[in-house]
Formats: sequence, structure tokens, C-alpha cells
Amino acid sequence: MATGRTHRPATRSRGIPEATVARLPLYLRALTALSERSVPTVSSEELATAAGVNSAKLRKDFSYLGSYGTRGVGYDVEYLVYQISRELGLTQDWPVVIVGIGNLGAALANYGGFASRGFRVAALIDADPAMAGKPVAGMPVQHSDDLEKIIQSNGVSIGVIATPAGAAQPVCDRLVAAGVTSILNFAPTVLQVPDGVDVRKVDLSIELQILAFHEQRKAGEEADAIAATAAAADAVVVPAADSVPPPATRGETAADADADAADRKGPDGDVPAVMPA
Amino acid sequence: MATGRTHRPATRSRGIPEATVARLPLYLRALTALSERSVPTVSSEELATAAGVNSAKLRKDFSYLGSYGTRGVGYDVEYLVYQISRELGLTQDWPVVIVGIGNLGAALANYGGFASRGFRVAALIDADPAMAGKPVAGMPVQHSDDLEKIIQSNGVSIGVIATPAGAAQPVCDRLVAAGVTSILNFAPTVLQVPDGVDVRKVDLSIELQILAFHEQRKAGEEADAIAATAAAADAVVVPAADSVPPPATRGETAADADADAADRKGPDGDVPAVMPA
DNA sequence: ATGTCTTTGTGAACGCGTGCACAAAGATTG
DNA sequence: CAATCTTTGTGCACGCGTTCACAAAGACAT
Repeated sequence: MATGRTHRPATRSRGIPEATVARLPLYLRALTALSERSVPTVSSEELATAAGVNSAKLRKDFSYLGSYGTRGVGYDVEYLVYQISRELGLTQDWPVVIVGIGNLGAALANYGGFASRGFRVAALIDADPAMAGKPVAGMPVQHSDDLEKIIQSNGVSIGVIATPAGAAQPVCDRLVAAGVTSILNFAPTVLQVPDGVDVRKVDLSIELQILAFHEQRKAGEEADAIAATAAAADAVVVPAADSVPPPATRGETAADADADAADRKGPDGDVPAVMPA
Repeated sequence: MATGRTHRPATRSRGIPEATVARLPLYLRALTALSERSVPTVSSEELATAAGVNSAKLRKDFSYLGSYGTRGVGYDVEYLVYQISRELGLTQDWPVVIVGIGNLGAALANYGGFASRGFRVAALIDADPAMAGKPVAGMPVQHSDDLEKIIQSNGVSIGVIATPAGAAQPVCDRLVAAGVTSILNFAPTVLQVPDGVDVRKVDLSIELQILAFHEQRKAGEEADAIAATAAAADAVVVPAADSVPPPATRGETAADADADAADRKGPDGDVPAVMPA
């Protein structure tokens, strides 16, 4: 998942560990599904399977919220849905603004799930004057000149940034100055924010790179296994990837890498959004 | 950030801790920016600031890759870019398929950053026959009937799922059966996969819920602070959120929550994608 | 060459998160 | 009402990740 808290790393807020908070939405989703099927109770084992976690972990997570289960029976689905919703603050209304209405911003605006959990898209904002007034997801795009006014008149405290990388920090600064204290960042940049402001980032490019790493490792292990079985006779196998460019004493090996970097530096830096470099 | 590894939790692959792997793309991006500005070397301190991490952490991360720095000077930017790229497997070509070409899928397809890091969109796949042949991001959408054929003929090992929640697991199963071993999931579902397959998820809804939690906590602390200063005279303050619905012995308190759940269950479950419930 | 100054690389301590394993609690049955 | 059975809640131990703090390494000046 495109994850990444940025600030407030281990701030175990009110005794609930950050790791637990991150799992509560998962439990909530599983519980909501059960609720829709009118299932009255679940055991920690069943719910854990549905949420893709360990049952001991789930029980410990719930223990931070209080003792909402019944021994020998399990957890009351509806009651737990309510408790978790309340704990996450989903029983209240959260107006949200989306800044940067490109492909991604429009996709986010069109997402129907916002309203389903207490989140409400209060405004769509873009810097392009040509976008102003244009309806996206049944809502007129507003120009970023009015950003501060929009934030304040709607009491917005959560902002979503879906701008190109270059615009993200300035937009972030304006959001924060206008009173936003939580930001979800889709732009491929590390945002600098003052204390007290939470930033979470969604970064497709990073996720893909992590997958590529594991993919490469799997391929390597496979190759190793093959080499191990096939070899045993001949000592020298295929040259390992490590040995490709002679590290040298630095100085001009760098030139090679330089060429590479120059080749691929094109589209990054100012792309629409979603995946960072 | 919308993150979340699923399987292979702490598989410290080849001695490189998972947490370090997750930060390498961050360093790489910062280094690429320096490279474009033709900066020859950076200190761990400078680079750490740019990447938004602690310098000790950065040095330790790099120490897992080898000793690529020079004491008293810092790190050679180009050399490090090359080493990290190689470590992440970005020096090779990774064909990727995107399944589910709705708003989000189209946004992803239009993202220009794919090609910039060794990733190449090999195909766009959708289950809607009306989409077949329609060009998106200059590439014709193909019907999901041909999914297996497409995967195999292109040697795809990484798949991106941007379908509605209900379609995600079946699509995942087909991808895996066809040979995909890494999946980036945008659908709001927990995917079940066999051992050896990596799944990462990007889940907007979860990210927003986590932000809401912290937002609520901030508001609560503020209120507490105000209460603490203003009160001191009157013992009973505003009823805490905790006491709103009398927990009762369970049984019909559930009915209240039930009504709530019914109200908000609408748009979830089968939404386009991006944010899960 | 020698000394000084900068910055890396890492040993060690600490804290958070995870998972085991079991005792306590309650439901259920006879 | 006693016995049995199920499932929660948690004490404990372990391991990963983070951070501190410093010795070693090298650049640079004299």
C-alpha cells in the first residue's frame, strides 16, 4: 500500500499505538461487510482472517479500545462497528478539499466512497483558470486564488494534494496557513510541515519500486537455486549483477551512471501526480 | 502514505531490512534531484534532510548496501544513484499491466513517471467489452478474456489492480495463475494470495481514516486544554464522547449502530477503486 | 609529514510491535 | 448448580527498527 506517515512517528496517541490505529479501518471494513450480511457476532479468529491479520494481534488491538468482547462468544458486530467508528472520529463530518484536478484529482473526486465514512468533498481546487467553473463529479472546480476563503468558510481541516510535484509544497504551505492540519499527499515530494500537522503520503512509484526489489530478489534466488543444482561441476557461473560496472576508485565510473540518469530523468519532477519518482 | 505490505512481513531479504528497502526509493528521488542540479557529492546530513529522515538512519541504511561514502566528504551522487537503482532492480525493464480502466486506472495509465524508472505499461485490461479497443493514454484497452495471453506473451510479473472491490480477488487469482508474482492493489479489499506472491495496497479511505483519528485527537486535546483552564471551578464538564450512547448490556444498543451502518453502507463495496471503505 | 577537521560507519542501548500461551470469564449443557 | 467447553484478554519474551554517540578514516592545510 502506498503508505507512509511522515510526522508524529510513534506518538501513541491516547495510549492507542499507531500500528493499531492503522489497522482499525481494516477491521471496520470487515465488520461493515459482516453487518451488511446481518451477522450478529464474530470471533476474533474469524474477524482476523477477514481482515488478513493474526487473531492475537486483533485481540490486543481491541484491548486498547476497551473490553468489547464476550468470552466464549466473540464480539458484537454492530457494537464494535460503532465503537471503532467513534474511536476513529468517523461519527462526525469531515469536509475535505482536493487540490489539483488532473487525472488523479478527478478520479478521487469521482470516488463514491468519500461520503460513506464521514468524509465529504467540500471543494475541488485547481490553479488552471481554464478549469474554473468546469464541473467535475457534479461539482464546479474553483480557482486556487480562493483557496484560503474556501478552507475557512467550510471549516476544512483535511486537505488532499494531487498536484504535480513542483506545486505540492507551495500548496501545502497555503493549506496549512489557512488552517488545515491533516494532509494526504499524492505528489511525489517530501512535504515540510510545522509541528502539529499530520502528513500521509500515497506514492505509487515507491510502491512499484519496492515490488521490483522483491521481484528481483525472487528472480535472483531462483537463479541461485538453478545454479546450485546445475553447477557443482563448474565453479564460475554467470557474472553476478554486482560485478557489472567496475566500481573503480570512483571519479569516472560516475560518468556511466550519469548518462543513465540523464536518459531517464525526463517525465519525473513535474508529472500530474500519483506516483512519485 | 497509503502503504501496507501484506505478505512477507519481515523477510529481511538478503540482509537488507524491509524498512530500509522502503526508504531507498525516497533516497533515490532526492539523489536524482541533486543529480539534475549537477551536485557532485552530498553529506548524509543534507541528503537526510532532503529525504525527510534522520541522518543516522540514512547512514545505517546505506551501510547495508556497502560502504559507498567517503569520510570527511560524503557520498558521490551519481555513484549512489547507480547503486540504489541496481539494488532496487531498476536497471532492468519491468513490464506492468493495469487491470480495471476506470477513473483511477486511466489516471494511472496517463501517469508519465512509469517509464522513468524502468517500469513500462505493457497493457491496459478491462472487463467491459465496450472499453475494448478504446485508446487510453495512447494505448488500446484490451478485454480481460485475453488476460492470461497478455501476461504470458509480455513476460509480465507485476500487476496493478484498479478494479471495483468485488472484482479484485478474481482478477488477482487470474493474474497469479498466469504468472504474476507482485501485485499493487488499489481496490478496497484484502487480497488472499499464495506464498511467494507480494501484495502491496494503496488505500485512500484508510489513509483518510487515520488522519481523521489524529485530527479528532488534536481537537480533543485542545478541548481538554480549554476545559482545564476554564474549569477548575465546576467539576462536571461537557459529557465526554465516550458516554454518548449508553453501552447497556448490549442487545438493543446494537440497533442504534445498526441504523447508522445502514445509512452509510451505500456507495462502498463496489466503488470504482482507490479508496477502500 | 604531521596535525586538524569533517563526516562516515557501526557497536550498543532502547523501545515498539508481534506472537505465544495461558488464566480468567462466561456461555451452555446435563 | 456443577461441569465442560469456548473464546477473550493479557503477561511475557523475542526481534526488528531507531537513535545515540564515538572511534576510525580520510581530506585538507600547513
